[in-house]
Amino acid sequence: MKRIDQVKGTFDQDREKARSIPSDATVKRLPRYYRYLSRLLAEGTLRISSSALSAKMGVTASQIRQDLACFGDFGQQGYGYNVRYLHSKISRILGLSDGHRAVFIGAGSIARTLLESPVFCRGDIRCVGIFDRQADPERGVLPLDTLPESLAALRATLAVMTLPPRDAEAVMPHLAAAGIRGVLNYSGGQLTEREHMIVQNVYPDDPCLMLAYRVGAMGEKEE
Amino acid sequence: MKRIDQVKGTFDQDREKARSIPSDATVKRLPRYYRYLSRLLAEGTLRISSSALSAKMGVTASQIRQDLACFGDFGQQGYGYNVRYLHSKISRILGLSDGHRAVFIGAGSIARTLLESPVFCRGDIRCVGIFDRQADPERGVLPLDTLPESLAALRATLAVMTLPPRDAEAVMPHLAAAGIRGVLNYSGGQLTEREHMIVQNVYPDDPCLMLAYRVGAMGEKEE
DNA sequence: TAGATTGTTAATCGATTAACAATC
DNA sequence: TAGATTGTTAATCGATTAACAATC
Repeated sequence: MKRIDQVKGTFDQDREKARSIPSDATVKRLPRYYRYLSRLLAEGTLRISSSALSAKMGVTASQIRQDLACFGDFGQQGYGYNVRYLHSKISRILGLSDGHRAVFIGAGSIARTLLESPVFCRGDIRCVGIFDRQADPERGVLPLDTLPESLAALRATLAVMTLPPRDAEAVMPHLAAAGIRGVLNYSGGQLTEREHMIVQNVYPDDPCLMLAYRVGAMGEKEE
Repeated sequence: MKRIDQVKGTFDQDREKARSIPSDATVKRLPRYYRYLSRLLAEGTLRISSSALSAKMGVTASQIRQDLACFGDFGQQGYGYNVRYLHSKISRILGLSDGHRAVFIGAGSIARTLLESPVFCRGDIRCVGIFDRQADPERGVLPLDTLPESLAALRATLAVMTLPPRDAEAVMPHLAAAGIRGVLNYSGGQLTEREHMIVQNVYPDDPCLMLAYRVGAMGEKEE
């Protein structure tokens, strides 16, 4: 028969430390941490304290520590954070170690731009297929009609949707059927949500509009 | 000599109603309102109540009313909001009636994508010049060297920066000198801030990283 | 007029900051 | 050991929601 302290020991090992679930605000900051950590890594910085990082990023050290603490104890008292270790941890947290495979639906300029962006260039996420109404064998763009039959074999987990709203909506059932777990929606329209599938809407216009607003608001304040 | 009530009358007329200054959270929602209003306008909807809009947008009616009330009394009790009127008001608030002129620094795929996006297609903001290290007369791309001399004549208020960080930083003084008020920064690097000039950083990667995170987080919850 | 819906104030909720004991 | 810096709890701040009088 097991002794009490043995049982307790086993229990403590199995149970993860109770952490506060990351708020949406925290999640939105994760890509930002990832970017800064990547930069520090590239610069060869070996360690960094929350206050040093805070100065670089323009956020409070408190916030950094609290954000990170949602996911684990990545730092060390009196030392700070090991850059390489923290970077790898955040990479995992973001799911970049899950080997995501993305299929591009639409081969226009948005698709091309995203393919040139760090996530895809670095291979954090891999593009495994590009489909478009207008096929283009030279550039590896497959005809959209063949999507239903060829999608399953690609074993994609994500889709990047850059077709116009109507076409986008029509393709969704095929994505769902092929087990796509997340759709990055640049269509500009609303895609009907499905269980087990996350739709992340993107509006590339928004930053531009916000800038126009802020420029106008600045002018008012000064005059 | 003026009578007291005359003085008071003048006073009331001059003074604008005290409104709460829009929070950053409110400002971030403005492009979203603009989008939905544009859609309603296109659909020919003449009026909409905050609760009807709330149902479409998936936010609370309270929030809509409070957001809009920061900028003016655009609605009417018992009626709701006139779609055309509200749309035009939000357009003004966003500064789209200020006739912004944008110069593009860098003519790569990000620039092309943005030029195809609604803000520029609709002419909410006008592109008045494109510069790149690699000139391309056919596509209207001017050599970057000529920027200093030709910028002033373009009377641009905004700049869209898509050069890599180092080049971007080098161009900034010329933008400042030409009186550019806002820079949309896609360079991925930090641009040194200047007075009278707003820098809006954009990281096209971020939504993709957040999607990867959310897909992973969803998986954990279910298993 | 009666019904509907706003603008606004008060109550709730959540996120950020400050502080500090734990500890490397 | 002494100094530094974390993880975490408590205090503050801001944003969202609910409620309602004003009014079209």
